Amino acid sequence: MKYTRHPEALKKFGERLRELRKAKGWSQEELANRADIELSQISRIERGVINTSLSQVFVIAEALGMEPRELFTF
Amino acid sequence: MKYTRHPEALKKFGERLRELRKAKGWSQEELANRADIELSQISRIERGVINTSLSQVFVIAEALGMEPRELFTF
DNA sequence: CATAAAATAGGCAAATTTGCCTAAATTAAG
DNA sequence: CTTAATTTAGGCAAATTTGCCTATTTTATG
Repeated sequence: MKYTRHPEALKKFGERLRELRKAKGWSQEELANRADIELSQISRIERGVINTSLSQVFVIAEALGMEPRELFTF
Repeated sequence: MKYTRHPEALKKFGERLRELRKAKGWSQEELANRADIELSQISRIERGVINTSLSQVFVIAEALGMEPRELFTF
């Protein structure tokens, strides 16, 4: 079986990210700039339509000033 | 800039995974079967040579019987 | 309502991942 | 030491991701 996908988990992860970003009062663009990731990619991640990579998770956590682990608390 | 990579973080993540897998006394093959992921892919992840996807992290955590968050505790 | 800001959508090309396979190398065990 | 078990390595094709771009939709604001 190719390309494992976990839609529900990706959705939850995206919602968690959105929550944390908004808690900072940031727009997707602001987060995108800080993490040096494309705005459209942030949107895709938050909507859970993409199976993001670990590295992007790391740089996003860094941009948010928190531990990666906190993005998985849901 | 294309394809963000965080080699150090990927390395740490891989080491953490190996640690947790061995704590269970499992071979890579055993984990691979349980998570329904290729053996060679488990090897790549543990060595930190690949920028794995979120979904694989989720299914691996599931196979290990733990929360994804625990894989990021290092 | 009107305007601006923010988020979503979709297409495209290049880069990367992933499963599948075989072979080699390392480690564990008898 | 020998053999088996485990892990690493590498190539390949197909699938997916990602950045880049433009347009559209939704949400916020005056």
